[in-house]
Amino acid sequence: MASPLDKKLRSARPRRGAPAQTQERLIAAAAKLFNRDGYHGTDSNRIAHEAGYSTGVFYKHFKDKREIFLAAYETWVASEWKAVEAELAVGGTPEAIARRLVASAIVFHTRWRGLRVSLHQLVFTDTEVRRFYRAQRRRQLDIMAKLRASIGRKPRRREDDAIHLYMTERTYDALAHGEMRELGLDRKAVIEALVKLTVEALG
Amino acid sequence: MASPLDKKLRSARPRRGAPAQTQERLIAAAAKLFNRDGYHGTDSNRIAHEAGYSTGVFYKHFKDKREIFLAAYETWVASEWKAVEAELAVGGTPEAIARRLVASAIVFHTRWRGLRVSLHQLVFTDTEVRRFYRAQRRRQLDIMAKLRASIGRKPRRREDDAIHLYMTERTYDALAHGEMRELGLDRKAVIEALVKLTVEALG
Amino acid sequence: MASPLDKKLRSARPRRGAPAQTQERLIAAAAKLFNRDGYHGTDSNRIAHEAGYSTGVFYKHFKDKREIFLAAYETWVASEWKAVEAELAVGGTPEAIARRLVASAIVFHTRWRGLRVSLHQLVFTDTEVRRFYRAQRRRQLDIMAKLRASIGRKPRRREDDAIHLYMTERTYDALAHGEMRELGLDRKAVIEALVKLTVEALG
Amino acid sequence: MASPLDKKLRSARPRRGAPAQTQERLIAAAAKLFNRDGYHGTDSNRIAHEAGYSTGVFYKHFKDKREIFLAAYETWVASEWKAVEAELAVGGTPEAIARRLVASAIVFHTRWRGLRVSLHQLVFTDTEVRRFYRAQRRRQLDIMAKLRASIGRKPRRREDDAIHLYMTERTYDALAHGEMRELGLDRKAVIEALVKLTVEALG
DNA sequence: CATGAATGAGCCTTCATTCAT
DNA sequence: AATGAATGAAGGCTCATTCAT
Repeated sequence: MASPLDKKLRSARPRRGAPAQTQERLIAAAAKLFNRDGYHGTDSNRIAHEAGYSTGVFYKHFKDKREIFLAAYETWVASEWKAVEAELAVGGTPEAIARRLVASAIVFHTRWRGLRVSLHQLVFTDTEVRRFYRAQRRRQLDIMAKLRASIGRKPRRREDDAIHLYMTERTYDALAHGEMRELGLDRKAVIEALVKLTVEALG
Repeated sequence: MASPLDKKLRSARPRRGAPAQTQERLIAAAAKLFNRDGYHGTDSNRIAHEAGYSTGVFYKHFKDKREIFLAAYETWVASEWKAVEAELAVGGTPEAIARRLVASAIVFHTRWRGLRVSLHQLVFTDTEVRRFYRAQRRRQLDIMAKLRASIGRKPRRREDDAIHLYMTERTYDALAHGEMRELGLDRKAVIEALVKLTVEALG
Repeated sequence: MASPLDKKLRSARPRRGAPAQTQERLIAAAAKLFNRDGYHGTDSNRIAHEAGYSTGVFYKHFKDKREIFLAAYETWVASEWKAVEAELAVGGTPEAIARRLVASAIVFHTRWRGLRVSLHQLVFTDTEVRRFYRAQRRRQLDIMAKLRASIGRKPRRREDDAIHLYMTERTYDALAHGEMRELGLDRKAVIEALVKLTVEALG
Repeated sequence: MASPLDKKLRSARPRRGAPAQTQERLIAAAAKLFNRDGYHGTDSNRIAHEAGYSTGVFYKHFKDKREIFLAAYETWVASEWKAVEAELAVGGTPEAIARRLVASAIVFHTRWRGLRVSLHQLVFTDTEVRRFYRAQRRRQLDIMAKLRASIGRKPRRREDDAIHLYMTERTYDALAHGEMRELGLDRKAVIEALVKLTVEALG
């Protein structure tokens, strides 16, 4: 599965490229490392080198480590919502849609499980990240309402959407981190529960 | 709300105490600091000083930061399960029990929200912590099955208990971190959803 | 080969013994540990425990780590000279005496090679140890002159005795540290050279 | 006497220099401090500052203290052998050569007496240093054989060269540490003994 | 725009030494 | 005389960040 976040990672690295491209590469490298080693397990020098640059570029493009983390987070969220919209666009029975949405969500949570963990740590620790995160959440709820409208469902309380997100999120994470396997439990049963919740959420 | 983890925190600091008491104080201080500042925002010297000791004691009692983190985590988990058992012992209608369990869970998740965040970070980063965490989860599922049996309910699939835990956990965390307030949503609705899920889980 | 320095090490350890005995045990433990792990690789708490006591006794009997080092050194030097006198007392041809002296010296240098290394480090670093060491050296030269007189040899320059000590010392150390083996050289040849030097020194 | 080890020590401290130069300065500073205060009396921060840098540089160039010690040792050994070769190149009667070699050795042993002491401590304590040291010794014996051949002497047993090194080494150290003076002995006599041994070693 | 050497605060950890019991 | 908990200075090492080139 190719991800917009790292597809350019191993491409050629012309020095003196467009700033936007440099920035993009740095974000991709940061996302990869944060996701693999955690926020505190990654250092800014390594990010630059992973992106094919030297130490210094980093601070030419980002104020600090937090800023690139937020950028990586943003990229990831954007790609996730694009995927959701794509799945909805395909159409089908509510169950078929739900099944595809669940499958897609599992992929995303698995791919970015490390980044998600760091995110939650920072949301707690860092005011700025928290603000950013809350804004994303608000946007997420907005999009959910809009999407439901766009596929002709009746509206429901914002609280219910929030509850849906909370109830499914930890479950996706558990799947992403292989908890079912480690606990000797059946993934299928959990996935079915997620599908059921998603069908309900679609209205 | 008094917690076994910090009740002794502000007591006198005898120059010479029983090792067990010193250890207990260190764990309480560590729990407090990890919970407030996060694992990476806390250092061993500070833990010792918060507990009323000087730098050196720390390493007389714990191999490293991880070890005291696990100790703090263990204490917290134990106190949480004691609370659950206490609520169940009170009895009442399933809904009454569920309501009390939810209330209690909210208290715990709120009190230890910082520790929980650090825990998830470490579960991802640190093999040893992961092992410990998985073991706790297994134990949690065992206890759930046993508790349900003890109050005369019919057994259900371990997967269903796991799903229940996943679905509620993130929701409790959201409440604990004040997400509802920050998103302008109604806590009540969420709590009702949790009660409903808990009644179902009780069988 | 039993050594006066550690013969009591594993004996019973009655608490509340005579101070002299406690001190002796501490010195024996210190000698053992310094010899094995070096001065900087040994800590005072460990010395006490190795001797069968608790942390605190150490500073009841010795002002500091250096003091116990000097005590251990002194014990060792004394035992060495006793051995030299014993070998001389046996008598025989100059060569026979020399051969026994060399054999004995090799044993001592091997047994206390670690202590010797630490000694030289401290002689350089620590004024007090240097003073002590120089005094021992002076005494050593005195004894050599006296011994030669006692077995009826003609006197020689103090310088010549010093030269003898310097020339042989490093060679004994090399044997003690297994340098010959590690360099693939023949120990025998070196030992013969030492015997020859010693015969000359005996006059 | 100028030494390759510290000739740049007090030069300007450019904020930005070639890594090789920085490394060289660090090694020179380390050599100076190890030599003056001993291995355990020197710390990495101080080395960096002595070299005109801040704390962090140290670990950009060396894995740990041992690594820079070995580097300092290596530099010193190299400079010593260069001096030996230079003295041999001058030529003259065996005695003249020997006299110059002895003089040169005294200078080196005096200059690096502290480093030598630390070396012997570490050879005992640290496997890695021991390996390095033994390799140097082997190389030393090789060079001796080669040098003797180059000046047209007949070969002799490797053991004899080793014995020569052992017998003279401690004597040079004694001179370097001022033992003769402290013991009230005549340096001249000792130096003559060294010259005599060296003439023999030259064959 | 990019480089990468340099900075220095700060965390982790050890250990000689003290002192209340 | 002995105990062992506690002290705290200090050293090893990392890493976010800066800046001269």
